[in-house]
Amino acid sequence: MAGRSTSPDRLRASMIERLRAAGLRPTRQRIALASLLFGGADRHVTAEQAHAEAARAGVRVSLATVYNTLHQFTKSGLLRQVMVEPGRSWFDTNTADHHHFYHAGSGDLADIPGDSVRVTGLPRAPDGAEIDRVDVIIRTR
Amino acid sequence: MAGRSTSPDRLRASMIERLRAAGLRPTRQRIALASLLFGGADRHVTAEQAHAEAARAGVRVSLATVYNTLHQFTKSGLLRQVMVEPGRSWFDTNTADHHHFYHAGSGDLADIPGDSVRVTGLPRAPDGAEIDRVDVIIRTR
DNA sequence: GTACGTGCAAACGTTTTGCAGCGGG
DNA sequence: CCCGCTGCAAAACGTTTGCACGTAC
Repeated sequence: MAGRSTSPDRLRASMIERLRAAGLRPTRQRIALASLLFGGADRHVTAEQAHAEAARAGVRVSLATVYNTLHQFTKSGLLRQVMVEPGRSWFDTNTADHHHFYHAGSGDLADIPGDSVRVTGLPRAPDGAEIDRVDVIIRTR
Repeated sequence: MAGRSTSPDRLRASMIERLRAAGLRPTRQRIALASLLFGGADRHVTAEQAHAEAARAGVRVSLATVYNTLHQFTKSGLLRQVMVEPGRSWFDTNTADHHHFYHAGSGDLADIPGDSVRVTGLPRAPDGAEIDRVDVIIRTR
């Protein structure tokens, strides 16, 4: 799936460009993680998953670096962090305005297809704070 | 604030009753935590906060027991767990259908007043799962 | 009496940090 | 060539667990 539409070289080059555009040095580890995350369709990963996947792909990255990188990507707007369970963070490559399903039994996280969900009647934020973003989590069982 | 409208004895008695109704033995620790949580207006607490508050009130409870108790209260429907930040859970005494403001800077969690917020266009849950609840978090900065 | 609850300490898994040194410019 | 930034090991964080003792009923 990931990167099937382009050659490995083209993928790599586009990842380097994307990292540069985000103000991040294109290091070996970042390029590897970016390729893994942004090479194909949108996806949700935990740090642990990304780490395992990188290892499986033959890339040597420490777990701490995975965390650092995921947070840097988040700060740069390449990823979005989603909190649904205590003690574990998900990172979502879809940074557009959208919402999530969370299935408690399996621990699966899924995007809500389309932009059908609408949130209306939002009150003004308290004491001069401004609204950063609105998260909607639909929990299923 | 908490329990000002009733005498300490009446508060204690009503908490014992409430615990019994939830199928929980009214132990010293549970009564203390229930009084603290349900004695006044609705509130949000972390385990650490509840532990500190109990200690301040002169009640000896271990942190592990606070965790156990908060989870028991949650399972019994007396509390609701809210996930907004990685690595820390909030417990909300308001178990009615409502939503939250989260101020990233201060780490404060607040109820959205009234039932103004409306979520429409919810899709059907995937593969036969049924919707358990919908959480809306408005993140401010 | 006894089944259930509690408290402690140690373990758990996730996340953050201090600092040596690499590699992008 | 060199300084900022990176990456890792190690530690810290919130939370959970196993088990001896206490307590409600």
